[in-house]
Amino acid sequence: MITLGLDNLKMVCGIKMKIHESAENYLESILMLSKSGNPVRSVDIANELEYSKPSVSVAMKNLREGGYINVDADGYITLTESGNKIAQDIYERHTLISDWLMFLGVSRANAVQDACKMEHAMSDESYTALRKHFDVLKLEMYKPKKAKNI
Amino acid sequence: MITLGLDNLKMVCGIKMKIHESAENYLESILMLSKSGNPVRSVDIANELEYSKPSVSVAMKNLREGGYINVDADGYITLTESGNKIAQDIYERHTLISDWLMFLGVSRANAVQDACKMEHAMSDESYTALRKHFDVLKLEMYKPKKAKNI
DNA sequence: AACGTAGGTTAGTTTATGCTAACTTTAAAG
DNA sequence: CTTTAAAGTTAGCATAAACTAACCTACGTT
Repeated sequence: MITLGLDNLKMVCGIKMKIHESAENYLESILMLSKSGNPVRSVDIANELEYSKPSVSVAMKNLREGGYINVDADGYITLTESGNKIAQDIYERHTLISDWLMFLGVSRANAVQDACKMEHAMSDESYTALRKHFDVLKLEMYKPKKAKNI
Repeated sequence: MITLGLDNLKMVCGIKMKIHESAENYLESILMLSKSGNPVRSVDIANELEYSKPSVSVAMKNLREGGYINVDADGYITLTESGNKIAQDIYERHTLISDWLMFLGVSRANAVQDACKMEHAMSDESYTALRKHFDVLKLEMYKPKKAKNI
């Protein structure tokens, strides 16, 4: 008797695996570390996210098997095209949400922490609406209210 | 050899258990169903959240043991004081966040779905900041921009 | 050559949270 | 009185995601 989970079934059939919140965070983290210029290793991600080495090792195995990252012989990790797409999206969300929260007066610590969770919770529609709204807010911020008084 | 998880240890020592996202959702659901006036049973929650009866049964057992709900002999569920406090808080967050998203032009379906997740993701500081911000937005909405033109 | 350290992996555990299968209990329908 | 249906429960399973313990490998130093 063989039992296949949904994900195994999808793998077999070549259907793209659903990416989970933790995977999105790992990909985002890889992108952020890449931006520093240094090559990214498993242990760097573990330090960044404050996870254990085995946790990251297993996560990297899954991301590799899912086609989201490449790992070379030296253990250096790079994002594939599909991995990069997800990472960029999440990173942009993270940045915008935390900027917006700080604009509302939230402390940087809470803004960043909350953005980490909210970035996964919003639909495309809601995120786009927030982005447009925040653009308007920033514009109004620098637009004098009564031009005559200047 | 006896092994105790952190939660077991806390239960033994009488320390309040950390409430998880799913527990918050169950409590919120109980509050919403209560508002309809009818008594709330396990099966009503299962229908509301589209969960199986056993999932709800187990969750109710945990909430009961945690002191968040009372279940009478007929299976009718009521919130305790501590349960009600959490439920009210989450419900208020849910309402405000979905109202705000709809104010930004998001469809009701996405606004409600996203609010369900965002309500758990925001710190008190961020939530309070959003509430104040949204109050101002609503005020501006009804304030004529050029009084002279009326 | 021996040893220590850094990086990575494997195996097995824990916790949260859903599920199905199968049971009990109770009450209504006939 | 039996049969059926609804509500609830228990047991056991699945998955995601973290963890520790223990291991391998390779490199740099004495």
